[in-house]
Amino acid sequence: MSQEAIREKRDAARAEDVVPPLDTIIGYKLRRAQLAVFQDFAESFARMKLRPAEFSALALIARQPGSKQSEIAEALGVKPANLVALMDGLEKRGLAERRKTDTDRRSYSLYLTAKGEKFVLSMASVWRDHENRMIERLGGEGESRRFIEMLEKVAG
Amino acid sequence: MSQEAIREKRDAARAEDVVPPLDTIIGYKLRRAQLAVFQDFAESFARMKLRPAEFSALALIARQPGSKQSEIAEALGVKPANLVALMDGLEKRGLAERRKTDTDRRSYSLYLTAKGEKFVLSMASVWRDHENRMIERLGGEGESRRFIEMLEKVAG
DNA sequence: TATTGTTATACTCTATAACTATA
DNA sequence: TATAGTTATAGAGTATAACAATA
Repeated sequence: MSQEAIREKRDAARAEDVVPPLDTIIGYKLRRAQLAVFQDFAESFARMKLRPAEFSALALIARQPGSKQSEIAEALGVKPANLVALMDGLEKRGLAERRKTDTDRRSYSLYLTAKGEKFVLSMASVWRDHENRMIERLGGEGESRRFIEMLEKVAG
Repeated sequence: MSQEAIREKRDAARAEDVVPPLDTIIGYKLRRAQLAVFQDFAESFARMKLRPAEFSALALIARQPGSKQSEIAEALGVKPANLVALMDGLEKRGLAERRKTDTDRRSYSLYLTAKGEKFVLSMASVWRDHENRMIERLGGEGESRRFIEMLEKVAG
């Protein structure tokens, strides 16, 4: 074997060498972390029969009553079409309601019902426990804030 | 209105006050960040027609040839049943193959084909560019490592 | 009996396109 | 003509249950 051939073989990239271990990959770790946090969320809210998107929609309406469906969809990062069933469910449970506006009769303004207001209060309490567990995992409020900053950076 | 009633009203928790803004919530930011990273990943690998789970499976087989399907499923965090179609696809494309073992003829050992080896080399190069973009967003290697540590903590 | 991989199936999440009623 | 919401539908991703071959 020539010197050339030896060098070629020595320098040939091997698949097993150029491929990283999965747990050094940002996207992989990010997904696993997200699944773990959502798992805790799901367990926390199983009794209340509340899913992440429903939680977020209620939280948005609570903070900004009168928001339009398209605004909620935008904030949630889903298509308006996918908010229809979600809002149908919240209305059927008597937690939120659509109201026609006088200014633009194509759109709805969204509000919590009285029942929805109460629901959101207990929802917020359950959420606090969940969030505190996640903050504890991270090592406290300070670390948690730094973590959120990093998530914002990586979200681009 | 009695002093009592006034105090009650003053102290009554209002939904809009106890509910946090979405962008202070760890789970919400985590999901948005994960979607953004996967978006970049999807764009990077659109030409190669490679999805995250396929990337991960190929990477695992490249690093540990002879792995069993159940082991890959475990490492990927999916059910064995859902790995069948994925492996079918990789085999049909000629990138990986199932081989029966003598020791346990129920299971398959998984290997890259020669074509798969080459594919993984170019896949690794595309991945490097993607990963470097994410590291740059985070502010460098050091920050990236700290970020991964935090993701591990929050994954529990 | 228990395990590996498979098939069939269902449920959730999300996306697109076509529709309606308003603007 | 454009927009807000709706309907219908399709594609991923993931889960469970029943089955065949093998241990």
